[in-house]
This record gives sequence, structure tokens and C-alpha cells, in this order.
Amino acid sequence: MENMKLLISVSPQTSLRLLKIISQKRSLSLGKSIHAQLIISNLFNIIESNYLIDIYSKCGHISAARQVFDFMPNRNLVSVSSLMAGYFHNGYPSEVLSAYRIMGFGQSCSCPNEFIFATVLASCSDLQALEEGQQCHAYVLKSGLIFHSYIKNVLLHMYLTCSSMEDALQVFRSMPGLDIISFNSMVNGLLDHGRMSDALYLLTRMVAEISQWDHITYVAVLGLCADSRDLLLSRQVHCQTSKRGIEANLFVASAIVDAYGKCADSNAALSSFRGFSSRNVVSWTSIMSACTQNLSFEETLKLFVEMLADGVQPTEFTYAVVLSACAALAALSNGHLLNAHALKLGYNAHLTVGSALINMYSKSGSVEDALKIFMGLTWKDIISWNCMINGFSHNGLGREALVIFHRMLTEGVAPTYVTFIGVLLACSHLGLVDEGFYYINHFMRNLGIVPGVEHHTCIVGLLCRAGLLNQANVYMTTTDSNWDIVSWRTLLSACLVHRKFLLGRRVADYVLHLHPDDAGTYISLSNMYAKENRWDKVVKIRRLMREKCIKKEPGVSWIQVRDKVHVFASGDNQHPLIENIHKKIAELIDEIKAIGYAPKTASFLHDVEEEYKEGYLNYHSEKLAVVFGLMSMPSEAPIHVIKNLRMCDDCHIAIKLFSKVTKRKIVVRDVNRFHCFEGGVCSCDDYW
DNA sequence: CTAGGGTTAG
Repeated sequence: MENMKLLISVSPQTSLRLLKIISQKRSLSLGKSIHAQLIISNLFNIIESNYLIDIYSKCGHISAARQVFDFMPNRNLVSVSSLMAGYFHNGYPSEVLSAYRIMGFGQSCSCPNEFIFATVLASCSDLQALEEGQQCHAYVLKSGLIFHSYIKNVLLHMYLTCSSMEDALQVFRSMPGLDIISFNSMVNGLLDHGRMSDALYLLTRMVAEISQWDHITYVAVLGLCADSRDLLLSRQVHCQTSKRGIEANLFVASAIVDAYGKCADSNAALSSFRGFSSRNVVSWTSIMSACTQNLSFEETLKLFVEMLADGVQPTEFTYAVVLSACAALAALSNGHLLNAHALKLGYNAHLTVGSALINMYSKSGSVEDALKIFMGLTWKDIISWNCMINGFSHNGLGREALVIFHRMLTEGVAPTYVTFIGVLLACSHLGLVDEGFYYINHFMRNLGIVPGVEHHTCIVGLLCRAGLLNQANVYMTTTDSNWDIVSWRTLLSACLVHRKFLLGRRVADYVLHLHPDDAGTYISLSNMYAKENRWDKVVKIRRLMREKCIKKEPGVSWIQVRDKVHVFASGDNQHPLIENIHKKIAELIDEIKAIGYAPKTASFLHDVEEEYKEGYLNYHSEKLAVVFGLMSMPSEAPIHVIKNLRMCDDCHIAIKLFSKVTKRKIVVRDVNRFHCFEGGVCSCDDYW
């Protein structure tokens, strides 16, 4: 710094050399001091001012750049294009176009050159301003500027982002002298439009026409690997990049992690991520996304903590990924924490973060908080609406879901495939049979949305809920859809709830014909027999399951208390406080027996599985977790428990009564829906 | 002195 003052006062050539270095280094503080020196010595000319515009723009101080520009007594084309580039790179493409309009080229100013058009066309791309872009196209054709390679490529990019693939292809085909940048743009454009085979064809052409691929070509190829879920190809490309030393590039590194994640190999994603020498937010976010997509939710949370410890600031993408991991885990307290964190950094206003928060809160049993977030959004898109509608529906709040749906229609937002899953689910909760059929048969059809198996399954649920089980069965057998095991289970469990055992057994036989080893169906069947006290049949089914080595997925429930997640499996005694928990359960069972609870047992049989024996039900995982929660949470705090299977009958009754005798709010998220127990009743109205 | 293509999301 001391030397700099001397240099400026000594020679103007040296000051230009200094300015060049400062521009390359993007040093705001040095730029400011040399600016001050120039003012003091009153020595600056057009070139020095242009440098200052460039430096301020590159350092994100666009208003300072504008000030320098405005105070210049004389300007040239470089002054204009530097300022335009500044506006463009700082995210103000519309300023570039208005600057162009008021510039008065050809009159007071000389004609625009290739530098000006490069930035103007790039701004058209960002603004999706096809018409302006076409006007530029005409000008660069007439003026001959089209022969500059920069102009050619930026024009191609404009058509790729603003117009049809056909227009872009026409520009691409008519362009002489294609270079690596034109090819890269075209490949990426094709991939963006989902035209994978065309992209692949172009890549084979690139092998012949481009001597050396660069890192951006590899990013495109890795995008192709990810889109086509081709693990082998991903490995091959990864190897090539590391051989050529390109994997050190952070764009390439992130693309490698993403490709492995999309190809369902989270181990490869993790080990390649660990092997990279440098990291940034994007590569961190990519690895977290890879883990979340492959159901390693805890890993995502651990990585997030590690990233923060590394001093890397999250972005809206990061929050979206981590929040969706929280949603999957129903990790409400982590989600709360992330909400506060995002709020502090100002990311709460972002659409993706907002939707992720709505999703997280509604999947963690706190719809009230989800609604608060939703109402606080200044900008809503279709995904925010869908998250809120589905959030309400999944929590059994059909009325509220429909209110949001109608508000969405009034605001002129067009519903989508996902919207109607929530809407039909809401109809099912409310018993609105006619409305449900109206939505699926007319409303969706008028919008050109073809109903999928999710919608049809909602209709089955709707009919079942209304007690129209035969109609539900007929609907399933006569409607052409990709009926899956989920849809059949909807009908089966309805048969159980409504005690339609004849139909239930017939359906179960049919399902076992389609899915011979489905444990859930065997269990439903045996539950139906158990409800009729036909224990001989129960024993037979259990024996059959043993012979076929079909195992029931063990019931697991978990609850978060402070910073720790406590996991309970049915009948296991792993928890350090298990003695106290059993004692507490026994006390509570005695209490609720006094108000009418009658436990179900089949103690008179020895050949029945453990779970039917006396007292065994008391060791069901959800009871263990709920009672542990009652013991360890402050007395006003609601108890949030998550279970991997559907809740069992007995636990449902017992927990309802627990909520009454303890005056606590208890929320259990099972694999299907939420049960919100309060004052002895459940939000599911005993139907699940 | 100024300009081009690229990674992560609900």
C-alpha cells in the first residue's frame, strides 16, 4: 500500500498496470484506495475510469460503478460495455436492456460492437426476452458481428433458453465454425429438454470434432449419467475426469457426486466427495442431496453440521435438502432449529425453503406451524400450494385442505397432478363421495390431467371410508390402473375396520395370488381371523408364513427428546430405562382399565405367536415410545412419536385413553398418516 | 480497459 501511493504519483503507465492486477484479483479495498488516489491527484482519464467501473462491478458494487460512469466527462464504448457487464453479472439483466435503449447508438455514440451485443444477448437469455433477442439477431446479421465466435455462441444460448429446440437447432446447424462452447451449450440445451439420445449423438460428434473436451463437457456428460441413472457410465466418466485431472474442478466434483446419488450409489457419492481436495456449498449440498435421495437421512444431518463447522455458509438449496431429510425423519426439533437458522440468514423468503418448511412441519405433526409458514410467504408457486394442501390432507384436516385448494383456484393458480392427490384425500376424510368422483372424472379431465394410481387409490379409500366396500372392490376390478400393493392394502384394512371379513378374505386371496409373499396381506388375513376368534386359522397362517420364511417387518417407533433420538422395537429391552418404562406402562394400564379399557389377549393358546400372548401388547414399540415421552418431556409439551408400520388397534385405544388420563397431547405418525390424540379422542376418528 | 458455455432444490 505504501508503495502504491508512490507509484501512482510517479507514472500513469504503472497505475494502469496496477489497475489491471486489481481487476484480476477483484480487490475492492485496493480499488477504493487507487480511486481515492486518482481523485486526489486529479489524473484520471477514460481508461482509468473504465477500469474502476470494471473493478466495482466485479466486486459487486454496481452502484459505485454507476457513479464512476455518471461522473465521467467523456465515455467510450468500453465504459458502456463494462457497466453493462456489471449489471448483467450482478443480476440486473433488465438494466442492461434499458441502458442499451437510452444509449442512442449511431447518433451521439458510436455503433454497438461485439462486446455490447455479447452482454445484451446474454441479458435477453436471462430475461427470456425472445423478441429483443431476435432484434439483436437481425442487427448482428446485418452488421457482420455474427462472425465473432462470442456472438455466435451467445446467440445460440439465447435461442436455447428463450425459444424452441427447433429454432436453436437451426441456428446451430447454420453456424460455421462451431467450437467447444457451441457444442457444450447445445448438449446442455438438449439435456434440459430431456432429449437424452440427441445429446448422446452430439457427444459422439464431439469426439470427432473437438480435440480436447473441457470440464464443462464433462459436467454435461455427468448430467447425462445422472438423468439416465447409468451407474456404469458414471464410474467410467468419473475415472476419465480423475485421469485428466479435471475432477478437482468444483463444478465437475459436484456433478460426480450428483450422478452417483441419482444412480442410487450413495457410498460412491460419499467416497468421491471425501476424496476431493476442495469443497464449496454446492458440492456439500450435492452430497447431502445424494444421501437424502438414498434414504440416509441421519447422514445428511451429520454432513450439514460438518459443513457448518467447516465455515461454509448454506444456501436456499442446502436448507431445502436438509429440511426434507428432517421431514422424512419427522425430526421436528432439528427442523425448528433449521427454520431459525434459515431465518437468521434471510433464506426463509425463498420459495424452495418455504415449501420445504411446510413439508417438514406437516410431516412432523405440526400443521399449525406449516400454515404459519404458508401464510407468511409473499410469493407462492404451485409447489407451495401443493405442500399446504397435501400437508392438511395427510394430517386428516380435509376441510382445511379444501379451503386452501379453493383459495388457490380463486387466485388463478392451475392445479396439477399432485394437487389432486391432496384434494381427493381430503374428500375421503370428509366422506365427500360425489365430490371425489366429480374431481377425478370431470375437473381433472377438463384440465387434461390423466389420473394415476395415487388418485385411483384415493377413490378406493373414499369409498371404503364411506362404508361402500363392495363398490370399492368393483372400482378396483373395473378401473384400468397400475394398482399396487398400497391400493390393495387400502381395501384390505377397510375390510378389517368394517368387519367385512368375507370380502376381506376374498380380496386377500386375490392379493396373495398377485403378490405371493406379501407379509402385510398375511398379517391382515390373520388379523381378520383373530377378530372372529378363529385362532386355529391364525395359527395356520402363521405356520405357513414360517414355512415360506415370510417375516413381518418388526415394529419400530422413535421419539426425539432434547438432542437425542430414542428408538424402540416391539418387545426389545435395549433402552437403559426400560424397567421404569414397563413400570409406568403397567401403572397407566391400570388407570385406563378403571375407565373401561379391556386389553386383547389370547393367553389360552400356546402355539400363537408372541404378539398375541397376554401382556405382549404392552411392549408394542409405540406404547414404549409414547410412555417414555410422557416420562421425559416437560408436562405441557406434546409427545411426538413416529412408527414404521401402521398403528395397532390396541395401542390406538390405549393411547387415546393415555391422552385422557394424562391430559397430554400425543401425536403418532405411522406409515400412513398422523394420529393426534387429545382428551381421549383421535384425529383419525378411529379410521386408519 | 470490456464479452461466451457449467454443478446443488421443495
